[in-house]
Amino acid sequence: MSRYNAKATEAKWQKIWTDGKTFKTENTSDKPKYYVLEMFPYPSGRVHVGHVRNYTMGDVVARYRRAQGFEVMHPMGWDAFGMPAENAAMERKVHPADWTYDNIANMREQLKNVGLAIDWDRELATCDPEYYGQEQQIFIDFFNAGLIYRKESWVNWDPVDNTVLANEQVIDGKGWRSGAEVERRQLSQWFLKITDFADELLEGLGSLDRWPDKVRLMQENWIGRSEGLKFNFEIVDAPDGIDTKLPVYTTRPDTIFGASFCAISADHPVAAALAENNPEIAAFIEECRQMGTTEEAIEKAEKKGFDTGLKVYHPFDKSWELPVYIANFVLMDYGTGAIFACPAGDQRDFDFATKYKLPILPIVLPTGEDAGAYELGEEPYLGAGTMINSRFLDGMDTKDALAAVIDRAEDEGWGERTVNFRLRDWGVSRQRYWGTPIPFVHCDDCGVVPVKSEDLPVKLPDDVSFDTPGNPLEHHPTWKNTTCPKCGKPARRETDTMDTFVDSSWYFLRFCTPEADEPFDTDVVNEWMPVNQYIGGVEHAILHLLYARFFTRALKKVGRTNVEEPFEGLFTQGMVNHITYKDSDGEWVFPELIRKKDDGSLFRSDSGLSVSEGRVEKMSKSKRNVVDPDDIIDQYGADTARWFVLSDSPPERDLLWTEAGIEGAWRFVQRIYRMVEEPSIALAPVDSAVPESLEGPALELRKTTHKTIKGVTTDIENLHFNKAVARLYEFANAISGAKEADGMAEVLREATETLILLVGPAMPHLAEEMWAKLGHDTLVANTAWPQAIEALTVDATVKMAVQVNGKVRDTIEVAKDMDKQAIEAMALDLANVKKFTDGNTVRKVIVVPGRIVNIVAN
RNA sequence: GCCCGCAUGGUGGAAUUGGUAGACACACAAGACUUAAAAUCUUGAGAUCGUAUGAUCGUGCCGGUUCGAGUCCGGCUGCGGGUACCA
Repeated sequence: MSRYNAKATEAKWQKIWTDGKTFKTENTSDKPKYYVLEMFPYPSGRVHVGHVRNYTMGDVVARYRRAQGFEVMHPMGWDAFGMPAENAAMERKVHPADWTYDNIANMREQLKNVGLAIDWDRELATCDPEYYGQEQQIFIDFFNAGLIYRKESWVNWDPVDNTVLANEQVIDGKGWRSGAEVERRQLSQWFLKITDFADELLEGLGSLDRWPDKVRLMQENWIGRSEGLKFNFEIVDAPDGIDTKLPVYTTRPDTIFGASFCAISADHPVAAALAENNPEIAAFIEECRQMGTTEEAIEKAEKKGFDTGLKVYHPFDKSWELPVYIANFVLMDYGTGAIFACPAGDQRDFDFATKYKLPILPIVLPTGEDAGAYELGEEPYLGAGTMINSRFLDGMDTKDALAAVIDRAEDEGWGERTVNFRLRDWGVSRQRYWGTPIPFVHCDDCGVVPVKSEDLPVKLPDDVSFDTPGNPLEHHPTWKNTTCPKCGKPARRETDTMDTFVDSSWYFLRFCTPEADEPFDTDVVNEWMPVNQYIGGVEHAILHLLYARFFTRALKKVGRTNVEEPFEGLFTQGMVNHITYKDSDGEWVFPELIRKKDDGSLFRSDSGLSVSEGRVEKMSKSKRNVVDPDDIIDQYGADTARWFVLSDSPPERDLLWTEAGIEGAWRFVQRIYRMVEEPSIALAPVDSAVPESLEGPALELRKTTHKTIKGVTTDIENLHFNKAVARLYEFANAISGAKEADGMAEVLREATETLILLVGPAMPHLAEEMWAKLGHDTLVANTAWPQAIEALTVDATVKMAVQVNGKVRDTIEVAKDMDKQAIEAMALDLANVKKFTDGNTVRKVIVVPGRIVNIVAN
């Protein structure tokens, strides 16, 4: 029995595709266009199995669409700026550029071995000056359109290393290298006005019907549009230097009579003003700043407040004064940075009121409760009901009360109905080297001035040092010295670089015309965009996807495209998990070191120590539960790896990587090889026609063939690759079982060729090899997708389950169009049914044609 | 904390979207072939009781809607993703 040699065969076909420029994409093609894109990788150094999964899914779509006659664009690039390159520079004394380009070279080689149908001529890396220079041009366009501004904003500050830390670098409130308590500090930074597009970005979600509902919902909640009341509290005897008006925003104006205090953010101007003359307040504000900037850290921190001594008048009653607290849970970035609190209707306010012994007055009576007897327990009541203790609102429904308060505020002129968004403007400044330099110059006379377009790109200097913490661009002896583009006098370059999310917010446009000496050719982009199918991890559900949507709209606004939404179809794939192993010393062990003893127990091949299995977890270097795709491809070939990552797990869910699974895939590869090399009966010659009249097993196999074409096509359309795989296994089983019969030689050829074409997108090398063996001198990559003959995909009869009182008791085979009465009569007459209906009265019979009969009898 | 998911045999999962739960695969067991091993082929299997025909139970937990619930609704538990400077 001969064996399929994956390694040699795969290399052969990859060379044929490359030499023949098989996957070169033409911008000028007459064919309909289809743009498939997977989220481009960060060049970390090695390709991960998660990458293989992601790019294989995209490749199946690309090859399938190609077979359907589309001009497919399927490009690849590198999200190449970011912190790991700087960390490598600090730890291993390599230049970030060398580290990054080496990684790219390695990963490109690895990806090429996967056999992806990619047009490598379009490859780009975001750290190429040709790329980031165009990004700087876009930045200036946005600046000129008023979409960019500077403001003071908070960063994590490491007081020992004197450097800005990323959230990731803050561990339990401490700097990851220095171990110092992190504080928040303000810096002047660059912002993009994404909030100008809040409404559009929210409404645009409605048109994205090929996006997962969960992603749309997450984005909707992130944008967080709310309607509420904005009004000013009047401060009682406001001290000098403090405005008498304290603006607040609330989404629950109906709870205004349950108000028991006001709370302002520690970063609120009133707090700052009070701190000037009050060291205690200054100390409290300082304390509030002893933590990182993440929402998680702020929300999870113990709720603390400080009574400022200030009071405000209740808007409906000048004799009612509320105390004003500074509270560590009030965010300066949301609303006005000040709130009124109703402890009876909000958990956080309730906890705070309990802690500081502030009044808790119930104002909503839950539906069904008795007004006289109602008391609030140990918890606030957050639901709807009827207003109580609320003066003119008493007796109203909460919803009506909300409107009534706003109406009253507007009538009396002290407040207004206001739409508010949770979404904040996008801060893009990073105090780091390995990113796109922000193309601006600071001039003492002219202020902040954009670099002239003809002077772009503003290139990063090569000679930088990472010996001292902080921004190497800031430390560089000469780089920041320049002249003002406006007045020509000596001036200083901006040393901040851009958030790497900026780089990934338009790369899909650059792919359309990667050589353009402008960001992209507008006409070509308008032809290709939107991306028809975008595939990537769920972890990008909010930030990356929202920023890319914003960028696309902003680029339309500055006239560079007419595209509104960048991604027509979105698919979010799951992660790849692997079991963990620990040896008897408690060390994590790499899977390739695991060996099995005869009694089934595990040991590690290097030290011989016994090993136990741990939890299944996301593959990570620290847990050592990683598998290198190179090893798999070397041993089994790319097709086996591709087939395995598509099998079993639904693509949106996590995939459990197992050695047994990969072997199963490998066996299937061999099985297909045998089906062509040693078919169960001799195949009819190539190009022979299938006889029109068939019966028996030959007809059955032919029907299976066409049902499979139909099913696999639908599965791939819906990206249900695991179902397509299962269906193809069944098809292979049917083909293997073929026995000599009239017309079978022709039917078996049709079936075998169909199988090859259907597995083609998933296992392209094997498919090409088998296609050639079957006598074809064309490429599968250039062969049309098989068409199902509809008449062969339907059966004349259907099998129906017959239930008595919801339990299946028998099945019947009936003609597809049999009427309900006849089915009912047949069902009632079954012996297995009578056994359960005898002695009972048949009360009801439900017949669902083609599915089920349910007899209710008692 | 908040937002969003997910949970089905020993394992990964399927179930025409409210209609026969467990397709397909992995692992396992028995058998065939083989000097032997590998490979391959055949057969078996959710659990419990039973030799068996079969009966009962069964989709994380508690409750509800329905002739009928893995699927819909309410309440939990556990795990995962995001939380604006990881990408």
